[in-house]
Amino acid sequence: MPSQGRRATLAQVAERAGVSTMTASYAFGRPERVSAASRERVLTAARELGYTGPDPSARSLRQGRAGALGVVLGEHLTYAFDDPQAAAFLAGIAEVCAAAGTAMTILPVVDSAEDVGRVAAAAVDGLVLWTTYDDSPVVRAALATGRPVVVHGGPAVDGATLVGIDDRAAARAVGRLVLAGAAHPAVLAFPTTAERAVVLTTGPDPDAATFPVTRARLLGYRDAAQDLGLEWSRVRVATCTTNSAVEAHAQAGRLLEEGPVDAVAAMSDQLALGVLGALADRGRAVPGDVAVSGWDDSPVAAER
Amino acid sequence: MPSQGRRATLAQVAERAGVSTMTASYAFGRPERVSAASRERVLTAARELGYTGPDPSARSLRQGRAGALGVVLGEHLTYAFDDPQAAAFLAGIAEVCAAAGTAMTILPVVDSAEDVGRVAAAAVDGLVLWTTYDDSPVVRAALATGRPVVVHGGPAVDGATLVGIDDRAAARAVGRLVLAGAAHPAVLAFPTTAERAVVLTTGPDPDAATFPVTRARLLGYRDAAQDLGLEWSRVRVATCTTNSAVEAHAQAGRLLEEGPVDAVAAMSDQLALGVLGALADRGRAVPGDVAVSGWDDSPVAAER
DNA sequence: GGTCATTTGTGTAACGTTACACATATACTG
DNA sequence: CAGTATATGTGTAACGTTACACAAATGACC
Repeated sequence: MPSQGRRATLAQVAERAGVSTMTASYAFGRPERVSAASRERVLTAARELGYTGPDPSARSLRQGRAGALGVVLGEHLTYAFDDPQAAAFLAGIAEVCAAAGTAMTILPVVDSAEDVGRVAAAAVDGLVLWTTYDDSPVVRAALATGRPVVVHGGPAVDGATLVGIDDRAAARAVGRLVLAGAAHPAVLAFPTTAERAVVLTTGPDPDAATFPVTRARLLGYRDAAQDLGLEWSRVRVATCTTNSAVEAHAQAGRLLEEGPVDAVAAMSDQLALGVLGALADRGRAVPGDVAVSGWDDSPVAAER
Repeated sequence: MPSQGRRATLAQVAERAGVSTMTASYAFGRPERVSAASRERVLTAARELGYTGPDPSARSLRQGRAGALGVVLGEHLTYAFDDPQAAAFLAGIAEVCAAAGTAMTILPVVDSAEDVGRVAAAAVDGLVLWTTYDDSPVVRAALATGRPVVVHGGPAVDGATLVGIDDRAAARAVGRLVLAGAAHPAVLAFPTTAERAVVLTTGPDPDAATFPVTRARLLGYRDAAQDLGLEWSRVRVATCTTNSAVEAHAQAGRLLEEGPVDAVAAMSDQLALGVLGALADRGRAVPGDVAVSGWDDSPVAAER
């Protein structure tokens, strides 16, 4: 019968099997290194003692590998599962981890000093950070661990690999299509600052945005406006605090109430969905009355 | 400057700070245990050496705690992020973990023997399993680790805590409403077996379903049918392999093509959504022509 | 039968940390 | 000022495992 109380140790298994500890270790970690007979004896002894394999922490310490990839969603964690982009990102990582046989550790980290410390305290072999604002303390903490760091969407920092697309160029291309011929162009944007304040302004300075993704796309839209001979100062820009259709609906509503709009470039399909909702409320036709663009080619986009 | 190459060790930090290793350890792990002066010296030395805190694995080994909660989604992992129920479940766990300062480790585990081994190899303090079928090897592996195990939605097993609702009673209540007065009742169900075969049958034996959730809800619907004086053997049941509106749309289509239907009890809002889609394709009115019920009160349900 | 390669087993020494128990210094009590 | 409580520092001994190097046994080959 399996042991009651404390878990058995590898040494105990070895003793019961009548072999050395190392032989028992090999039986689990490198089965081909040991004869079939010994292996069988070890596994039998293990079963009898209720030993289910080497202790993960001890193994990690000795081997110097944690066997897990750390994922930091930052403030996004709160609503990551509501945000299709974040969810898709997680799903992608999960798939790769599954293939690699690696665990995926999600770190609950926002900005508090206490939280940031958790990045260093996590038993992981590397870190993936979801897009955050420039100079976020989380990025510094991640780099300080000395482990490999990948930042998705920015900010770009020395020592970390940046993955993502050329947001500026893409926004420029999209902007040229959707803003073409518009008399009253508008942008529905992600947050511009770490505080995620809701902003409703006109022709803002893209470089003032500290969220790299937002900044790059604003720059791209401005490029597009210039390409089209459109005054950037006449483009109205509203921000949402999260990538949510519900919130976008409300913000788009404000945008529509406070002035005429005949083209909206939204920074995500979720935001675009909100725009469509707000337009529908007012009986405006798309694309007849108002041109709308989204971003990610998500399933939602296909349906409209 | 931060050390190049290998990470510094606590002993090195202590030496540089001119204190014992234990004092350095306390400076990090229990700051109030050490004088402000020493603490400062230790932290300074650490900064100079690029030491970011105790090695997580070593700490785990010594303390006997991993500081992480393991989550096993099983085969669901592949599409967990597409399944609103699974996503909400993950979000809830994530929230609790964040509050508790615990990491959340997602284990890529399906049924292969290799995968199941990963449950034992994970550095976690406890395990949460997403609903799976009876007698799944993953459940056994989880229990064998000797760590606390919580199973969401079943199966119920000795040694593990089961969380979930009384699916049978709830299904009975819902079934009594939606199937009332139906001449051609139908059920759109989750998979019945581990193989997730697509089934289209009539009055199946609920107890033959090895997915506890499916079984309980089928039992509840059958109870409802009896309550209503409806022959269970006349209730048509179709299954979907995943909790997806797209697939439900197709399955509901089959259901509608192969015979008349005037009431559908779907096991989730996603499935119900598929039913609505299939009905819309055929110009059938809801609830005029066909009564439809979902399950989870998800946001999607509110919109319809 | 002797040489060499391969298979299999073992002892030792870490991996980096913290629990524990004890020693010393300092502060408080009456 | 003795007596006691509290604050602070330290040495030792694990925590459970595996890398490494070596030894012994086995097999292959001519």
